[in-house]
Amino acid sequence: MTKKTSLKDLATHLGMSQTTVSRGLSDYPEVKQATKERIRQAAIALNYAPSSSAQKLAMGRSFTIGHIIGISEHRTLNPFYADFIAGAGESYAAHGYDMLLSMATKDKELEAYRNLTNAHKVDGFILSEPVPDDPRITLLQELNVPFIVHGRAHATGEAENRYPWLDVNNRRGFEEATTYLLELGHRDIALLNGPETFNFALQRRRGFHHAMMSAGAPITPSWMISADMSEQTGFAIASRLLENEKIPTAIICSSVLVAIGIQRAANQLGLKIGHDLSVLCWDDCLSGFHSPDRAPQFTAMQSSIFAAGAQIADMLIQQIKSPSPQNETKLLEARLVIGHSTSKGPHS
Amino acid sequence: MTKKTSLKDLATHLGMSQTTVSRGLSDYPEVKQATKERIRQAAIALNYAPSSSAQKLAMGRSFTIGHIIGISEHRTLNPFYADFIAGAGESYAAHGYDMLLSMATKDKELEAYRNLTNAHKVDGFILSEPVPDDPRITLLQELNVPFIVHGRAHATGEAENRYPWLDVNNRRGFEEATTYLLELGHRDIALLNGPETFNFALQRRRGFHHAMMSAGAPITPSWMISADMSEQTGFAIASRLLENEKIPTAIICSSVLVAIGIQRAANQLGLKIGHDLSVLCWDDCLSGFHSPDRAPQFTAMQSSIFAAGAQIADMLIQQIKSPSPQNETKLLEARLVIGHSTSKGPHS
DNA sequence: AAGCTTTTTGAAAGCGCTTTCAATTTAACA
DNA sequence: TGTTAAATTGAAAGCGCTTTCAAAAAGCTT
Repeated sequence: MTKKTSLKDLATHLGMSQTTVSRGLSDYPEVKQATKERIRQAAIALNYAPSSSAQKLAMGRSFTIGHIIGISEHRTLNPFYADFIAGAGESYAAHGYDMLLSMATKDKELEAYRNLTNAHKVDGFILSEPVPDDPRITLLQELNVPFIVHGRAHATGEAENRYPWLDVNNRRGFEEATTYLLELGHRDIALLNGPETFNFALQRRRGFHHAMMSAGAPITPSWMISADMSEQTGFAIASRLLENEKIPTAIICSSVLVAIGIQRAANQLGLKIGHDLSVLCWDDCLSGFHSPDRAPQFTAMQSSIFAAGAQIADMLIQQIKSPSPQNETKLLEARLVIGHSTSKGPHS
Repeated sequence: MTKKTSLKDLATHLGMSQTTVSRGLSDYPEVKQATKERIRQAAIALNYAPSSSAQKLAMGRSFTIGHIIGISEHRTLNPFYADFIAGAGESYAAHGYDMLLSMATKDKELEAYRNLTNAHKVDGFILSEPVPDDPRITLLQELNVPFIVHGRAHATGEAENRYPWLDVNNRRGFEEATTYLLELGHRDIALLNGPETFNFALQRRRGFHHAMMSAGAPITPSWMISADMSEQTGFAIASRLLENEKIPTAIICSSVLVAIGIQRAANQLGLKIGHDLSVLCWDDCLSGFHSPDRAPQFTAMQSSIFAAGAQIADMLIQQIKSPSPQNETKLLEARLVIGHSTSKGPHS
């Protein structure tokens, strides 16, 4: 490797001062167009790239966003998080920011936030999977470092804007989904929800309830199920559900994976999805599962988690660049996309 | 946030020079024990943490390792990679290094390596999933930046040490597995291998073949299957396999997931694993799937991908600290762990 | 062409650390 | 106690950039 070209080298080569070159490269308005051009040419000719540590030091910012993954007994990175990170990463790249990924066991997690902040390694954080009264939020507020939370976990009665967040409107999403099925003429609707220890699942259940109540449709307790969001679970639960005497005419479920499981169970019992049984799922638009070219198999409330990652990254960068005392919050709406898995119900 | 404490602040507070304080904190031998102690005390009292950008600039190193994920049409982060990263992350943390994670679409990938290197953002890279004549390897060698490859993908006949790598001995692993089953008295063994477009799967097949040939056991072509490594696929293929007239007495498969699929298929057909049918799988010891407390269900060749991540990180840091002209390579051996899924075969 | 404003360029002072080299203190020995 | 070697501390020069403040160049106006 030939020795790294420095700004100074470039300046001497061009016969100008470092000042001008620096400004030229950063596209300052006060440098003449022609000079800028010369500078750019020379920069690529000499293969110049500014040293980021020098920039960071001079500007007092690190242009790096921290993501800390609390490793617990559970799996490390779930596919949702991977997609989310990918989305954020894209935004970072577009704005010239980097992503610092740090693993920390749960007991060292807070310390990790503190260290990264103190060492000026990052300009901000994105928090995932908040819990009520999350100690990370308290810490970050104390440290006075910018951050945005993905999702909400307010203690009941707590103000909505005690910290900045981005979330998807889970409640409204399932309300809309349920209403759609009701309008199709379904009344016997089962809910195969995600784990209701998580706030998002709780919200979805509320949406479901509200729509059912408003329509005066009956809620069958044994059809209200909360379980993890895998194909296997979907299969198992649907199998049990569909073997009974009385079965629902429609199921709303927590993910595409679960829907696929339901489909397998239905197939096995000779029921045809979108005909004998309607299935509507939440769809996080995970990159592995999407083929945007053909019409979607499942009718779904779509909300790209990748896009959420990108947006939250934008919010954070915005906040870093021009801090606002307000806690920005953003509520994304899921979009109803009609696929082949739903059809008219018996009450239409 | 109270203003950040700088080295200077700390020095004035202590009434010493920055030099001494700096050395004291870095545990230089030439500073007196007592002074070191005072410095440390003051450091925590004033909540001092060195600015990493300043350190980086002064030392000319970034203490950061780059991982670039080439996003393709496929899913972004698979669980293997997540575990691998987690392992590497742990090593980084232990050595005071950070991990810079960057997403790049396949067409921008090479450029991403170049940028991170030129901007001095990272001291080295870890490459995953190499392909024969990988352009990334060529580039990194040109750029003269340290890197280690996870896995091997030599063109045939190419020298083993054209670049530094760490890999697990897939060939030997499956050879040992096969031999174990043969010694148990099995001869009719099926191979449910991973996708043989990948080198690791190819190696495993070689190991299997070699063991079978050496023992004079027959290789049934229709039992040599290459497929992706999911529960579903395991289930599907095993179902088909076990419905036939003549079925194997043992199956070697590519992952725990596949083994679980096989188990489901066997159950459904009334076969008992570890009794009517022996199953031996490769086990990457993914964090989600392991409960170290109880005896493992499946007999397996174990090789923790998390540990591989940690080791490769160590190798790289070593290489960065004291570059050796040699290309270090490391071959990990998988470990046979006997579980409940295998038993004596008919020829014992 | 002088006097003014507006553009455009530079010199130099940091940013917060490490490290070389010199200075000072302490220990060791005669 | 004086000398010399060893241990310990400091002053100051960078690392490679940004940015303030001042200076030079160029444009206008009369």
